[in-house]
Amino acid sequence: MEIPTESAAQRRFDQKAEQILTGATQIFLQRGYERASMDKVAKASGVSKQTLYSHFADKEALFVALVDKMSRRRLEEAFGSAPLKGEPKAVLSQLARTTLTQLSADEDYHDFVRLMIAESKRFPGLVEKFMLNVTRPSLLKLTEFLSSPDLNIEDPEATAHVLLGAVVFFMLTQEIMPGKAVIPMEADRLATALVALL
Amino acid sequence: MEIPTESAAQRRFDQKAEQILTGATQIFLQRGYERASMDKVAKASGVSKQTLYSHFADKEALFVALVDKMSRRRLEEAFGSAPLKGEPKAVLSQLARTTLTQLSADEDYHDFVRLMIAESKRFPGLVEKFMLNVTRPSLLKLTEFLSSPDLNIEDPEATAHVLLGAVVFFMLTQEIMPGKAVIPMEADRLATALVALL
DNA sequence: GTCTATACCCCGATAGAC
DNA sequence: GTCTATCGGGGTATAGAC
Repeated sequence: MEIPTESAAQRRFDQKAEQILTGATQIFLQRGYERASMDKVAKASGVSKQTLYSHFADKEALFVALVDKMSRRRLEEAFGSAPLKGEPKAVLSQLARTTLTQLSADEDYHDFVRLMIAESKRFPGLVEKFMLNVTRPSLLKLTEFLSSPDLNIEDPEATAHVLLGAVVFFMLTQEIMPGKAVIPMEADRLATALVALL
Repeated sequence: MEIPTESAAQRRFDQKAEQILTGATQIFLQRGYERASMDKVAKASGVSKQTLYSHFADKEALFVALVDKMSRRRLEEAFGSAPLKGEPKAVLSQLARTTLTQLSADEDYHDFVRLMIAESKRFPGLVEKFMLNVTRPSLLKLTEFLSSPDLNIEDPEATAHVLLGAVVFFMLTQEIMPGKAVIPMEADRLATALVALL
């Protein structure tokens, strides 16, 4: 139970933190960590730099909070999707198409992944947490599905790496990197080729 | 034909440019573009900052030259490998293992790929050239191989994306990002699972 | 609590001595 | 051509007015 007399002020405080995080997300995703200045974050958030520093100790702390928030958001979206029931190959085909379509459309997520890879050397612990909270659950769910006796796959876990790898490579080369013109590929062709392998 | 009286001076000039590129490579790969300062490049190269600027117009020009050099190097190593002759599945198994081993060991290349992804938004033309000179040839060679009638693959090009995607995802999660502890996978298991799919 | 102003540092790029 | 010294600008973070 919260103390009523504090809750109004607390609510305003949290709300301002959210407001800052929203502005910060825009700046960090667009410009990357180094080129994102605290001045620009303050301006994009509609607060002063001092207010910014009263909510977050420094730039790194702000970045940590931002990654946490983005990871939670992505996790929710990933698990709000298909139930994975029915004839395995048909389900997999649908899952591949849905995933490829969703991932191709989410520009914020492309920027976020680019940021995670870019800063994986400077913030290894943070990126590891991202992989633990986002990548790992996807792999586990996929592994579980590929373990279906109907599919008769010897090493479902390694196969899950292959399938997720194909999807991530697609997103990486077609959207995150400017590869559409150089090595073009269509989501439907990839999905069809994926299912044909199983 | 070159003018003999100039060749000695020219040779010294080119050699110094190489020396600078070597130092610059070390700094850029280690720190990324933004955190790589021209002071540090000069120090790592063993030249003064003025000498640095007499060989390269500015930081961006140095970066362009660096990416060109790294791309050429990677291309040569990729094509100096297996001849891709023999029983298809056996060759593919060997190719997968060799590639995974080589890519896992080359730390400079991990840093380079991280750098290309990180700067893909700021230097799209440069990254596109990298993909054209490195990624595309690998895909083409793999597609050609997967077109073998023995394998009976309906869409070799899309399948090549799947296979290369699996390899890149492995390098990305196990080496470029700190994922070994979170989603561990062994190269041999992945190679086996890959071949089992064909 | 929130704003304006600023301290302090490091960056890329250049000038001038040799 | 090469070095040392420096300029202008922008970065993070903080101090002081209100």
